[in-house]
Amino acid sequence: MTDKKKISIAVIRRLPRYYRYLADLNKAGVQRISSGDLSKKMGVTASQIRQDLNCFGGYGQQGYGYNIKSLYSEISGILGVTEKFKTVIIGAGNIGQALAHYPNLSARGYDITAIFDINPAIIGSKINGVEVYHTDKLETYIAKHKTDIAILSVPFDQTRALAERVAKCGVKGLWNFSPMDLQIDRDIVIENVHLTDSLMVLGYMINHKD
Amino acid sequence: MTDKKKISIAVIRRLPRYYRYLADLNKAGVQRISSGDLSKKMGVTASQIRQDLNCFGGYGQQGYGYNIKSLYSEISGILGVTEKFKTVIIGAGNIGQALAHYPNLSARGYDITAIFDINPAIIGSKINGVEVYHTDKLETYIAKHKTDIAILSVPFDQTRALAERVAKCGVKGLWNFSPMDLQIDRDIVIENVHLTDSLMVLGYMINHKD
DNA sequence: TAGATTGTTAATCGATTAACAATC
DNA sequence: TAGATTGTTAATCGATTAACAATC
Repeated sequence: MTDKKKISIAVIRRLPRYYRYLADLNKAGVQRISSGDLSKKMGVTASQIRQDLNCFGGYGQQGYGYNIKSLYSEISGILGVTEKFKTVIIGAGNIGQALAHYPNLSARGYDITAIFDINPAIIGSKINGVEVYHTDKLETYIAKHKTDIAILSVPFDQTRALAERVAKCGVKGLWNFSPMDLQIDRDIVIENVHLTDSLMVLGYMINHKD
Repeated sequence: MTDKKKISIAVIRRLPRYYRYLADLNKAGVQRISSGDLSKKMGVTASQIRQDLNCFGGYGQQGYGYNIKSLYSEISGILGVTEKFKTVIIGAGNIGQALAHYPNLSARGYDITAIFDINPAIIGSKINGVEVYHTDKLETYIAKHKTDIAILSVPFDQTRALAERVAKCGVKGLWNFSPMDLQIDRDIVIENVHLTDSLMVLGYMINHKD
């Protein structure tokens, strides 16, 4: 919670990657690794790894390297993977339903507690064991069940209004899959995901592969 | 195809965002916009917009700004949205199925022509009108039907082997949703997508919101 | 023409890499 | 202890922003 120096977003965005590589190494039974060896595995410089990790603390040991199990648990803590985040999904279309079934969310501590949609055909049913409510019930539900994160996957037109409703309820974070960008807001942390952006970058690179 | 100066990846990754904002403005019937006005909408600097666009050409006009329709079509061309990419999905699990139903892919020129999986329960069936083949048939299929892009959404263990098979077939790009990073390869362009990375960044920001 | 706004060069800022003394 | 490898400072590199002459 208390950050002395501001840690750059570039560093933060690299943390999950360290987290994954350390998880894999740990699962493979490896006990320790040097920044040099990890840098080869990950395709980055050893300098960057040491700089990045030292934003958070001196987790290494000279002449030894990093203990994988303990570094992994440090990074898990920094990323909040050790906590539970109560999460709801708004919009049970294509993407919303896929996320409702995505096992990695609960594995990382993101528990889907409710799903909201306006389609009468699915309201009252369950998706992967989670009840689907009418979107009208959003405020009532969140007032009753403290919610940390809302996953928003609704059409363009509905995005802004729903984002505002969610922010007003005191939800802390918004994971936005809707096709409209949401600008950063003081009340709620927003992470926009645009799958097609990534695909279009791939298309560009295919066409411009030197 | 011919790039005089190397255009940085940071610029490329911003292009789809320009593309989306211009599509919205165009749909709203706006005819022209200055870098200053667009910068306010997008939450970036006008300088950056002008620098970015000038990597590709002088699309603006002094005293006037940018014509939205023509800038939109220029960026569409740069990103390759005007072309067709023959695309297959490998792994019809949760994510693979969602992508098979995702309307934005074909809307951007990415036509899903086949789906591959190893689950006998779905082989021979159709998902969103596209036939599901056994993954064994991958090489045969691609030899017969020239394929530009493979979307990979398979478990960790199968990722590397399938990526290599795909590269060997002459597929040009790999959109990788599998939980294993694929290192950049000379033969094939790779774009790794890690949804949970983005979610973990959101979790971090919630916990460290100054 | 006068005003507006670009294209582009120069200045600044921040992030990455290199280097090495500290230390396990 | 000697060797290895970190933590951290300094140097480099690249990306962003500012400024302004060119020009529509």
